[in-house]
Amino acid sequence: MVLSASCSSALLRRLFCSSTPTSSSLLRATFCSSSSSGGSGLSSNLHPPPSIFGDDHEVANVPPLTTPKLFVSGLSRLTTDEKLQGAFAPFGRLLEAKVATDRISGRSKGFGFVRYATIEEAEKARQEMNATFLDGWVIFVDPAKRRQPKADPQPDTRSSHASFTTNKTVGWCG
DNA sequence: GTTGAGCGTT
Repeated sequence: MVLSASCSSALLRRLFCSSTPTSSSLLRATFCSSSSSGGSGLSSNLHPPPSIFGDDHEVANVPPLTTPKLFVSGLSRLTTDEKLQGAFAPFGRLLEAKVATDRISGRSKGFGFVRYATIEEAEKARQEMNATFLDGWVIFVDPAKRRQPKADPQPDTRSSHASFTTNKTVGWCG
């Protein structure tokens, strides 16, 4: 058994030099626990890292999913919807699994989306498929963020003061 | 024929 280092270049680069402020941060903290203390000399005040068993700060566990839709990144260019679906299939009932493909080039953009029936399944799949290998590449699963077509235009059921309707729809487009 | 940051279209 010889470990082929064919796909280790990009993988290692992603695992160690990954600047993704999402799931990869956990990996980076796992592997590289040495924070860059590039200050002037040693810091006089010994501030304990907030990664202690967490009393007040939010450093405990990952936040729960607020949407059954997951954003899978790190996909290989050769990975298609079928592959993504087949990878996330045994973790729950996939309502939809599709890889973002560019119309112009007609090929995968390198990321996809998976939607489960419930958030529990999505969360489980996320914990199980996050930072795992798929088609030779490490994929990262995170809750979808943008592009919510038609979810709830007016989900406010506040029957308190309907007179002053100051509905500030904080959109992503600023 | 591919090498990598990010959030898709019916």
